[in-house]
Amino acid sequence: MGDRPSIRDVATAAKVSIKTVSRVVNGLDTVAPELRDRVQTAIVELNYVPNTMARSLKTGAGNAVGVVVDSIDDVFFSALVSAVEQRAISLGLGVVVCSSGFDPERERNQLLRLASQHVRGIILAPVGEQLEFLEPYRTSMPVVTVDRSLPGFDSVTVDDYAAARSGVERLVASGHRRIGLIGFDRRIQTARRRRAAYEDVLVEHGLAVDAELVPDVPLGSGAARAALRTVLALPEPPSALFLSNARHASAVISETHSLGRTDLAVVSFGDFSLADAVDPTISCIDQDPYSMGALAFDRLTQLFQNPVLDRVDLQVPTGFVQRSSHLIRIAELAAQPRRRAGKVSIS
Amino acid sequence: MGDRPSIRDVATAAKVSIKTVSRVVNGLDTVAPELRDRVQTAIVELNYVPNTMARSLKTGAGNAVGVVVDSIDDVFFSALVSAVEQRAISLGLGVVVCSSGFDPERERNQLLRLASQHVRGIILAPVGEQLEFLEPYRTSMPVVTVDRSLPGFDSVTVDDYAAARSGVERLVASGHRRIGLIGFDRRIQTARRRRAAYEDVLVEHGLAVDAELVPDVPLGSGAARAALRTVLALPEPPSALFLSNARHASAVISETHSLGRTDLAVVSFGDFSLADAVDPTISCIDQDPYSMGALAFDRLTQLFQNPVLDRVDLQVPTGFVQRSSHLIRIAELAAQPRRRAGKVSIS
DNA sequence: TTCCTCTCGGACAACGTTGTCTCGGCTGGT
DNA sequence: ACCAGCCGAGACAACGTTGTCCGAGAGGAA
Repeated sequence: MGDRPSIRDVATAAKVSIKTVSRVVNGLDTVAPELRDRVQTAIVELNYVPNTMARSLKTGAGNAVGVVVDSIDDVFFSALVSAVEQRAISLGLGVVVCSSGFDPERERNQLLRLASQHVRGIILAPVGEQLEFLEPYRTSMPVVTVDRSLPGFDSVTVDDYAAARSGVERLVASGHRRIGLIGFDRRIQTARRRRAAYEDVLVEHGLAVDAELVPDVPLGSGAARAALRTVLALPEPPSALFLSNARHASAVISETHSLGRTDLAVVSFGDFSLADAVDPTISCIDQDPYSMGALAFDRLTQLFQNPVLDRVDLQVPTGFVQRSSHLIRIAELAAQPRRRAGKVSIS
Repeated sequence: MGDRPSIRDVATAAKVSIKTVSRVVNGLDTVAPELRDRVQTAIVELNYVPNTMARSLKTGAGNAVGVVVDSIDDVFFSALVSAVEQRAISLGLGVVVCSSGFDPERERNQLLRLASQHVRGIILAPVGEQLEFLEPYRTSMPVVTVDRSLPGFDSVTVDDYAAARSGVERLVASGHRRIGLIGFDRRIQTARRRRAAYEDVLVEHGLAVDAELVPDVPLGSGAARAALRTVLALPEPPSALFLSNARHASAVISETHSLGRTDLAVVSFGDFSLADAVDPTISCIDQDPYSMGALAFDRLTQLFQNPVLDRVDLQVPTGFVQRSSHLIRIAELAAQPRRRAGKVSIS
């Protein structure tokens, strides 16, 4: 009753053999037209759908790919997952999404669960560093990392260092000497790279590197707003902000508005909606999550066909969305009472 | 080599019988402690993970739930999916996400694919109206709809009509007589309900209902910006906007800013990030996607245990986020040259 | 000693599907 | 009319797991 019809039921209904039904649904062999018709009418009549698990069990290959990201509820990753799903559906593959929640232990469990599901491959935004346990599965379940890379795995990333440099350099070019970095999380590789770029730019321009301007902001927590407030409450607060992660950008911008501090120069790593509508409009480094997801999936399909391909690091180019926030000059701070603003405004 | 170890390999490695391994991994039977230890060390040594497909094939029950939504890349649905995944992981269930792309045909394919995957149940934001083909699977694969309801299925929704009424009424209370509705798509049930609420409020207040103020905005298209422009270009343009879908809200607000039309009163159905940072801040009807996802999943688990429960419609309460945009009065339009603004400002 | 209980292993079968193999029957060419 | 060749159908095993059933021991109690 509640049980689904099996290939056997279809066979008896169509008065053919089980094998013939199999041939029809797979469309591989030549089957006599009249038998094919009988089978197909029986299929629609019984509402038969082939049991993927049995098929996968027999053939050894699953019919889904896994995606493990920090959080599904994240503009960057939801766009990436969406791109993966678009691609996957055209190959008839399902997409199993899992969130790691920045927890290496949870990430490990999710990956093992995907392995037990026999997914064809995995797209992973890695959190943990110890993923050797995936080795035994590498050939039957290739892994491509996104956003972050991991030794020994194919990856799709952006050039964090170069992009972050260009963002910070624009702030320096607008005359800022104290630049806050909001969004640093030592656990995250990209956060470390972006911080390194930030510091390198500062020292290259003879500016002081002050750890107080780089508060810890654990990803996935709501700490960005508080981090902004503590940075602004410093004896020597920054006149500019580099938002190193788009996930915090909305919260930080919202907080600057509620504090009335729209005089801060800002560059965000990652575009976000309404960045062009707030005042001032926020200049952003643009990384395209759709391209990254699509590229990662394509690489995965290549690995399906040949699991022993050499490891490849694919980099997606970034852009810079010119808006107004990075052009705010330090001179405009003169109106601010809390801070002497006699610094020279460099052109 | 690349092949995964099977329960058989574990048994030989631990020098026990297959059955004992099965007993250990399922933790059901009493096994002698030393044997259990042998088995567990063999498991970690071989990196064994039980083959879920074989297990599901044998037991008949899958180990994943399916989620079918309009689009994954959507703040509302990505939050909902996230809530579902949070809940699912605690039960050891995977989440297979699929997007319907507003296409009934594609929705049907996705649902059939989920059926062939033997998912335990499905959470669905329905697009099509013809889902009778799911009937044969109802007992083995329960379905709960979210956001929209469908005859014969359990659902988790909000009271669209009442919430939309309260939003439009606030605009009327601020003195507006011509109110645009951006976000109508006749294919979507909620869009129709919200439009009905809008029209009812207008007639109850003796205001004209003008279809020109309700442009068609197909969901999933980028038509919202153009719709706003055409509405504003009418001979008698609106002085207020009711955004009936949060998916368009960001685009519409962005467009009002680029047009310099921040004088429009606005209420949005659905909150969105930076609604509190743009000027004016945008008042929103708040529907909580996390609650909806969690509730839908909980209902699904009830149906797992008892598939023949009576159908239930669960409604999640909505709130109203008081910001400033709904308080903009028509009198303030006096400065606008394109429109005589001599109308009385009703308190 | 005998009997009962308890733990573990071995032997099947089965879930639904597909690959392999074989055989029957048909077609076409001679 | 006969045979070669071929095409399609059916029988069977197997994928990895679990459930059932039974038997072999071991240990304790009567």
